[in-house]
Amino acid sequence: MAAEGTRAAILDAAETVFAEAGFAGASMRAIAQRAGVNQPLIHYHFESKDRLYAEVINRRAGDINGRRTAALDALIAEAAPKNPPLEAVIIALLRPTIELGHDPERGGQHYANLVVALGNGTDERSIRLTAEHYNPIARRYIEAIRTALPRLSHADAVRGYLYAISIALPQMARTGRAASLSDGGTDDSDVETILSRTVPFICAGLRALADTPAPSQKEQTIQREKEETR
Amino acid sequence: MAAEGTRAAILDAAETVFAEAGFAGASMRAIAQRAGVNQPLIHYHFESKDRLYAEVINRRAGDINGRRTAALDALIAEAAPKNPPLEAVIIALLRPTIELGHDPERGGQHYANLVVALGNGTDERSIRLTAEHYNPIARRYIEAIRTALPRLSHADAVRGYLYAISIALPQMARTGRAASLSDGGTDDSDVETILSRTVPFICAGLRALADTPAPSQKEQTIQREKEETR
DNA sequence: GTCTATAGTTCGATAGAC
DNA sequence: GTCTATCGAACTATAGAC
Repeated sequence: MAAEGTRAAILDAAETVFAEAGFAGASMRAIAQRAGVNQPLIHYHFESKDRLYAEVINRRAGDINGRRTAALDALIAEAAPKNPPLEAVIIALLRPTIELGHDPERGGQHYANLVVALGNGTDERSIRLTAEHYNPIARRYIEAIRTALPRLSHADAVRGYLYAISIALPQMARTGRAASLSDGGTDDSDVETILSRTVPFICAGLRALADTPAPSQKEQTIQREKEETR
Repeated sequence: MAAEGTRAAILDAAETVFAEAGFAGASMRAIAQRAGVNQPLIHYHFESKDRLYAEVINRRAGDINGRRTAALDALIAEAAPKNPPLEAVIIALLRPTIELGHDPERGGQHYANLVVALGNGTDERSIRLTAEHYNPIARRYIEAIRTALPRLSHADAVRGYLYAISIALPQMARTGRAASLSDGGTDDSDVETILSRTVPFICAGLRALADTPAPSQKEQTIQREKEETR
């Protein structure tokens, strides 16, 4: 539960209900009931449904990004004066998110669904919150990927970053699809198993991008102009 | 618009509104207004909001899966008596979906958001519709991947399939994130560019999975038992 | 801080005329 | 098949007692 007060209890309940039903499908009544409080109390603490949602995102994003930043900083310090290897960068990127989704103590099991919906949503709220909470750390990791794999173009580093989180996040959102498609043979449910499969996949994919020529002349031109005006 | 009648007009409108607002956030009134009809007419044609949603999914899934099946059949016939190469299998898997998302004539631009939410949703409706419409074709492609790359375990083929669609689908859902993170330098908007980046990434990732030992002894055991009782 | 009561709106769905 | 009118339920948010 990790409820250290009414406010935290409401945030926990809201996270679960938002994850299960989406923003529009979640009702303040359902959140209040799950939190064990009355509905108007949520408005007292968080003002509106919109602000409550933003605060749910903010709490977890702050946690995850703190860990991501610390992991990358530690990696750079550890490898100095050389650069951290690609595998270590990808692990530092993914581990905090995957661990949050699999640690019952921290109660973030439901955040996965939220953040997947957030990252893929085309509504104004999703795009704004994603950019606000995840773009700064994304830029740092895109640079780290490029430092570890200098042959990669900037455009491909952006793609690779997006591919990496596209692979990792849905695995936190437990849909049971892997178990369904493998008739129960595969249902990756521990952090190390997930990392042991996703990290080699992603790193090999990134190296393949670096080895495969850029797709269009137009992008190469844009790419070159960006680099020249740096 | 591709509206060949009221029914199709309602389906088109519903697809857009569901994609923009989610199931719960979409109102029958908003769908009716976009379709240019009155709200009760939707109930006349589709009975309930639930059935309308299912029909929206069914229409596009039928289209995509027909193309995926035809592409795989053609590939197998073309390569016979040998097996189709891995790259060709992945292209056959991804092209129908990506083309649907980028062909204005077919009006499927909004289906991407829907199907991403569907595949990652943990609510009962999402899981049921995903399994119903996409598991059969998924099993065929998982087998095709394994035929093209026999060193791959069945569990890793399932993972690889899920990774592949996890990478490809979000690119149809135009969130503008790639453009945002690359300051406008990258905004993959044509089918060939997307395929030229995702296919090498995915195929290299799959080959890396095949070359990297299975993660846990437990899974290897489960895996072996499954194969023996085949 | 937490509660009861409720205002004001919007929803899915139906009845019934044409 | 398509419309107008409307029911009953559920929603967000606020007022105000304690």
